[in-house]
Amino acid sequence: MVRSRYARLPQDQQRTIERAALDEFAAHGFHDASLNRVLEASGMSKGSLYYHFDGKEDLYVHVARVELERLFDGLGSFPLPETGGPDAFWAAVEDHYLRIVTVLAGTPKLAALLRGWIAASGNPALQQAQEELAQLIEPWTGRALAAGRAAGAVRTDLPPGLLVAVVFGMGQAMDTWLLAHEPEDPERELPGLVRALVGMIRGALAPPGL
Amino acid sequence: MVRSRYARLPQDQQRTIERAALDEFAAHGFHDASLNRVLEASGMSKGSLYYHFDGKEDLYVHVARVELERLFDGLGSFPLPETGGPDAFWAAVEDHYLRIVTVLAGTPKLAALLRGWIAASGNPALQQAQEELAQLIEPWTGRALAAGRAAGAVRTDLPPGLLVAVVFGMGQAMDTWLLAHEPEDPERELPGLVRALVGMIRGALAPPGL
DNA sequence: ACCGGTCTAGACTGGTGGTCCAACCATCGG
DNA sequence: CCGATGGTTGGACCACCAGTCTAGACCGGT
Repeated sequence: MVRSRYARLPQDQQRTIERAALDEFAAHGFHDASLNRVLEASGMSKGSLYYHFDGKEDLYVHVARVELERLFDGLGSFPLPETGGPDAFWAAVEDHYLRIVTVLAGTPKLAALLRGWIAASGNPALQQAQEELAQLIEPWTGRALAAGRAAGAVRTDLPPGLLVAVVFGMGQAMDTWLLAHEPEDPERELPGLVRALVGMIRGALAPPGL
Repeated sequence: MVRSRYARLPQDQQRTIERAALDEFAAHGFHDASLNRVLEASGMSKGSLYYHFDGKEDLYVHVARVELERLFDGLGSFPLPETGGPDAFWAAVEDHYLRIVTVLAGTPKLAALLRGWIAASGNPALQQAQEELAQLIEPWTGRALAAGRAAGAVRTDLPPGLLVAVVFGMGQAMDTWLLAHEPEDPERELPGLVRALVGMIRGALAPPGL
């Protein structure tokens, strides 16, 4: 992580390299992405890249961070009601989920990057990168979980980390499945699907015995 | 797939290469595994390897298949009651899950291989391999799902493929989480954890409105 | 004895991520 | 105005990768 150096680069050069890296990572995933192709596409030299970044992993984390921040800036906030009971809470979750899915459907490159990120979990070489990115959204997940518990919508008998991990696993599976079975008429079918998916998450997170 | 040639190899040579490949794949995952290291460890030459296998992917699938068959042979069958209602069904699932987790805890290399396999899902280069391996356990998942539905324990409003995918996603997340938070006293804590995890799966798969 | 198919060894190819260092150039002290 | 300094760049170079290719060892059948 050589941010201080990188920040000194002219902004247009930053954007050039970020765009090239995003294209490459989105098209080929982390492992099959080629730094040489990124260099060719961006006009940067190898020496410069390794002067500004620690390596492939660092570049990947940087691009993912920038794009994630851009995404969340564009989406605004995700208020979750702590009162009104579980139904109100899950309705809000459904709302946000649908909003995110819709935006991602319109920015396929970011979607591919995120998919690649999630798919790479478990790769020991990327573990540190995973953790760094996870910390980016940790505050949000933490707040969502707390709100859900305050609303009586989320079980309190299991550690939060486990719940977050399971929900991410479900989300990844649903995302992959959605991608493999692209509906013919997304605008009509998507809300129903999202409702079903959130329903499954609700079932998994609901306090037992309810 | 050059099985006929491979089958003609002396069994001890088969075991040698399989053991070396298992070690390598378990230690480094598919992508970071090195065929050269496998060759060095097994004493096989590159020409031989490429005579008997189509390539890295083929070797991986072969090893995974052999190990999976060994695992299921050792575990016997997984009977699931179709009568007795949801409670009986989920109790049986919990039983089987605990049995598998226990066995996997004792065979870390196989566990690592499976983890790598699951983590690699979504990698286009491995898609064919994924499908081949998925077909190996497809009959079992299909039977389990049908039994669950017959017992009234599993929702029928969503396509089976989606349910299987989501359960696999949850399983993977739980497995990863378990690995990262290894309990001090597995024998005592594991049953409770498995109960909670199966409970979450049950919540996700339960027919809505129940 | 020789011939044809089966199998093996390992050099070789084109690619990868990462390292290294000479040279460039902007800034600053004198 | 000049020279020194140190951040920055280009690109040759390295070790290693998966996969290809060919020369020849081996062996059973004729």
